Amino acid sequence: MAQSVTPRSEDYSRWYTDVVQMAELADYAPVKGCMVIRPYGYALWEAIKEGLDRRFKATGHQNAYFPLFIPESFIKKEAEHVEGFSPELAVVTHGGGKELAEPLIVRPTSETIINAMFAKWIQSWRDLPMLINQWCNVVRWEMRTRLFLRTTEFLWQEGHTCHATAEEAQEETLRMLDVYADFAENDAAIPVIKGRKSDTEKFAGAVRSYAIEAMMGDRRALQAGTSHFLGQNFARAFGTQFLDKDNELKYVWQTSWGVSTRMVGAVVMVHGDDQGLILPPRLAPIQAVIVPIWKSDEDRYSVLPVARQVLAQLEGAGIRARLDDREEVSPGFKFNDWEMRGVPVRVEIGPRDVEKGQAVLARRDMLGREGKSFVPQEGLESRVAKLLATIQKDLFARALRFREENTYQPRSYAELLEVVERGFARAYWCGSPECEARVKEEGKATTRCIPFDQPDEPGACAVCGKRAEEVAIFARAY
RNA sequence: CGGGGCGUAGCGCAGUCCGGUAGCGCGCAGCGUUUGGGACGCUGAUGUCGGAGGUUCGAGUCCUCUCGCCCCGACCA
Repeated sequence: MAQSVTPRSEDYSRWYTDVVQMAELADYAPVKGCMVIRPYGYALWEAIKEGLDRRFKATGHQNAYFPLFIPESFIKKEAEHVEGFSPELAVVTHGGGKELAEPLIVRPTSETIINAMFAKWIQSWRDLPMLINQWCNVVRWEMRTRLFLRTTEFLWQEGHTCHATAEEAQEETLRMLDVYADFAENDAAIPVIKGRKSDTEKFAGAVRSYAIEAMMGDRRALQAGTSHFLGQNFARAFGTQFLDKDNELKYVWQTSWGVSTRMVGAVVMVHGDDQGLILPPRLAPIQAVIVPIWKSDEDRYSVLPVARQVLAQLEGAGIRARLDDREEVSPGFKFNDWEMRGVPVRVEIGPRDVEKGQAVLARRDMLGREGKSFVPQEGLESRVAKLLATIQKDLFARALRFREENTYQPRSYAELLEVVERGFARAYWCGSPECEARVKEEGKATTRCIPFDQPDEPGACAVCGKRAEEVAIFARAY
């Protein structure tokens, strides 16, 4: 940890890779495109998991687990689905030393195998809605990979639900998008734009896809979660039918929705700075770190007990705290070390503080003098708790301001192309794939979503000038 | 798959043109001094020089083949 990371202004993607590795979130695995999530990174993922899982349970979902292997024939049952995924499938052809009668696909997502089970379990309208989620790993053979953002194997959750009517399924699709947005904004402090995906950007096999889109520190877009209205596409392919109240056999209406370890990458890129990670307090594995400072042994004996006492105070208040009592590194080193790891609050306690019965609080999101305050040891835990809440709020506000400052409303095509190089473009779009393709070709930007939040008036498509009912977010994306 | 680059200590690199006993920085280990913003000194450990074959008295260096990785262009959470 002797060096610092590549500055963001110099090379953003190197900054990202540096931070991920130096903060010990993840490391490259021996297998190309794969990563090892290290304990600190996994703790962050666990916090994300807990935040989401709590919300899934609160909205009536249950966790289950479906197998890693999917018969090849299953994938092929839904035409659009196969086409979308076949280039990136990992296929198992041998097992137990013999060639398999039917190759097995390592799941890229589980719609097919889950539907095979749903078809068995669902008989009656009384079995609906079926609200299932699973936490698992999936594999997609990606060409260009990046830690957390795009890896060959990644962790995620995939929700799969069945409903009696299209309306209910549609409601569920939007409910889960709201759950994602709520998590992103309140726990991860990441402002997101909720919207519908264009046809070219939607999930292979879905009728409609929705997403939450966030702006990263380099002004590029990242899809942080998606929710799909699947209609009856998979139900028809797998014969997932139920006998309705009117005694008619009907296909179920379905949804699926997912958030992956990519969310970790989003947290890094939305909040981080040149010192390293900045973690939102709600997700931070360590919310406050105590750094004791001493010069002599004598100091040490007076400082350490106080530091331990403060640790107990913080833990007693439910704050995830840690005392860094390492003796082999200097306080300055520790400051930088914990800043790299993004710990929101640092508590410094030295001989002078012990004398005065105080401690120094330092905010990770405000470096230097500006972010420091001198507070009494008494009642420290409530001050830290309050400070954590403030930091949580401030991180969100800062990210929101950044996104707004870098969002443009271009009126001409030339302006759209220009603006897309430095941020999000909110532009009228006629909805034609041709216009979308042209922006992708000439501006390297795609439609991220058609936001729910729309202007009152129709306008002219920023690309072709024809009448456009809606605006879309155009941006360069991860 | 097309274009560019790189494989030498845990990491980052020099050495390769011009063959002659494998080096630097960081990290690591031991000891001592240090500690309010990345401490310092001394001592020490660590290498199939990506792999195979060849040329040569002698190859990290020259030749042939091979493997792997990274970066840039067509897909995706």
